[in-house]
Amino acid sequence: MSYKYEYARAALTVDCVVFGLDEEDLKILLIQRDIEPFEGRWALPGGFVRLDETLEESAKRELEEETGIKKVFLEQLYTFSELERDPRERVISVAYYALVQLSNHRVKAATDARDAAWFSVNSIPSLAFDHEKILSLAHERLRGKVRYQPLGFELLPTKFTLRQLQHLYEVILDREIDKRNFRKKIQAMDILIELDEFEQGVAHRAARLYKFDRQKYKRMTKNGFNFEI
Amino acid sequence: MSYKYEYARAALTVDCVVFGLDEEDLKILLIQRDIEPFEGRWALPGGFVRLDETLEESAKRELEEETGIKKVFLEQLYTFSELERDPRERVISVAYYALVQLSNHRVKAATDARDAAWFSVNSIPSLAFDHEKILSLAHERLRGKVRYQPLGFELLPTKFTLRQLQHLYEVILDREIDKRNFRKKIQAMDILIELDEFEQGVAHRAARLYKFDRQKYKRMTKNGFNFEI
DNA sequence: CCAAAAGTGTTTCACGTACACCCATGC
DNA sequence: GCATGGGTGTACGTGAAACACTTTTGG
Repeated sequence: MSYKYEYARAALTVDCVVFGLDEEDLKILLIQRDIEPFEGRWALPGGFVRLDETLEESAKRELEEETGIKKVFLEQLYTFSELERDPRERVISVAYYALVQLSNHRVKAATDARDAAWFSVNSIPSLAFDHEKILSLAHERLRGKVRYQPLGFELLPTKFTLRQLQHLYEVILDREIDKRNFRKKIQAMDILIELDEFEQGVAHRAARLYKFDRQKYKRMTKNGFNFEI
Repeated sequence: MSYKYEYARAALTVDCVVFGLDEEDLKILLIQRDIEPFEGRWALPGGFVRLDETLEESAKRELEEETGIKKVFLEQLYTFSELERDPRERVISVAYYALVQLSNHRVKAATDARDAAWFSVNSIPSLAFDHEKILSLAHERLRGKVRYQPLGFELLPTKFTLRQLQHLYEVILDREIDKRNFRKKIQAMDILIELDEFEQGVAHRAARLYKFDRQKYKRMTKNGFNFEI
């Protein structure tokens, strides 16, 4: 079976830059390609778009097929269209970036992939296609956006300490933040729910746990509130 | 002649949201379609992407073909992929937004268009396809970005008065700005070149003209300067 | 009792904001 | 000389930034 068109058409793919955070640093998820081109090379998870799905659906499907990840924060990044970005033929790729709670995602390799693994954004191997360019745009977007939108919470467990939150911003923005000023600022925003729970099993005073109050944030946004770190 | 593929492929288009500014308000450029579907309806300029051009090249070409506009600030906005957005078949569209100096652009209609005209963003007619959605995202993006990047200058003549610049922000951000504070802020940024020229033919004291110092802005940006209105 | 991180207050300074008046020009 | 917008200075308050110590807990 084949499909005929009057004019030549580019192939269309999606690629996903998946960010996760652990105690040390910001990580991204790569798969090792099991097919040509770039067989054996690390690459962003992604694949061809089907005609019966939107781009976002396609990105979610590929992510689940190749890495087992479901239900994540996903947002469109940019569409890449350089003529020679794929050696096979003209391929245009719509990139997405995703934010996941790394601890929930022991990754498993699957379709078209030998392996899947988390890499620190500071030590990325050589990637297939123009994926390094895509990754660096995604990283830039994350850095820019995390200051003005509450994206950070997507990278943390539902319940987190203020230290974890601060650490998140320090890692993503790559600068130190004054502890007291950070706490004052975030608490003044009044978008966190203070829980009566504390972290467990630490060799020092246990820190209080908080939750992000998404409902309240939405209400406040409607009334002109602007999140900013 | 025809082209065959193993899998079905979506058609790919670009659409352009072109912004211009005049004394009254923010305007966008629309064309009246001369072919089906939506014949006679107003729509964003745009068209099918060819295999030998990038998306940006495609957007520039369509813009020139349909409206005569060349050399503009152009930036990718978003890629739209709803299944039913085009009644003919599956069409995915990459939207761009452009900023032009309206006074330089007496528009002319051309290819595939009966007519081309500027409309105030506050009174847009019913549009073809999902173009209203695209337009409203573009408008939102412009509002958001104009505060953090020196996009506004793209909408003004090379030489402009501080009043024109202030008016630009008032129109785009849809709020009044205090004259003295605005002038202090913009002059403190030190990114304008004060000219020894003044506006002509006004029935009151003539205002000094300024130019945006793009070179200096780039240098300052490298050193950590952040534009913000 | 020691180590390690939690948690808290105050001062300082810069900047945003609000506000009123004089100046230059064309008609 | 009057109408119109150009152009400037200052006082006040808020919020960012810098900084040090006490508290709690586990080992």
